[in-house]
Amino acid sequence: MLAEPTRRRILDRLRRSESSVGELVAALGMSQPAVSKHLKVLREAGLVTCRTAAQQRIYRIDLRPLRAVDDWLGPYRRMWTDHLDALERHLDSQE
Amino acid sequence: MLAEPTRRRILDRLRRSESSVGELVAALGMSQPAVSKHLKVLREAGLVTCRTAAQQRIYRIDLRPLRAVDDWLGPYRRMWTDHLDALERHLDSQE
DNA sequence: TGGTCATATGCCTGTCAAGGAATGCGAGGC
DNA sequence: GCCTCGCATTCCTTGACAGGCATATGACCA
Repeated sequence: MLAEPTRRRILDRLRRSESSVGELVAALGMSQPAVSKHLKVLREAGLVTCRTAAQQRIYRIDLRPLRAVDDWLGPYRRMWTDHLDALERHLDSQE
Repeated sequence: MLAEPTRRRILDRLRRSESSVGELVAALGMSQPAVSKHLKVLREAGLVTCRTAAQQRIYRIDLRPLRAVDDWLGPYRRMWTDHLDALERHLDSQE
């Protein structure tokens, strides 16, 4: 999901402000179908929501699924805040 | 990278303790070549280091690359800690 | 209702990655 | 020196996915 650079770019842009599909197409310099497909993936992953405004679809980011990523990262973050310095010293010493 | 469930399982296991390839094979119930290939990917990504102990290769996690993930997540985390409640209220209201 | 605009979907192709089977390779034990 | 063990690498097949083009859908306007 976040492995796709294009999708991260979409999220980074939607993080600043919601956008229509056309705006994203212009910003990404990609074909419109490609953008729509990425948006579909993001939609099904729950990372974005969309509302219909006239003929446009306005996409907006939904942060909640990212908390799962943050939760997964939690134990690791604890490790490096606790022991990173010691680990670095260890790794440097064995190079 | 982290999109692969198998690799996340490997990391989750190495987070608790370093392991040899054989231990990982047994823990994951996968073929040995498959595990070695995933370890190669993780090695080239800098997420694990390995040392040679007798005939075994002992793999150990390296947390430093995960800080990049954490950094990428930073702006989003700020958003939800600041505004998640408001966003949830907004989304609920428009369902 | 016919036409147009904004978006979604289907079809096609190229690319890439995962997994298994077989094999190569270095370290130890006899 | 040979054989075995632990792991890495190669080859192969299969499946997933990105991107483009063409086309469908759906909302609005004349």
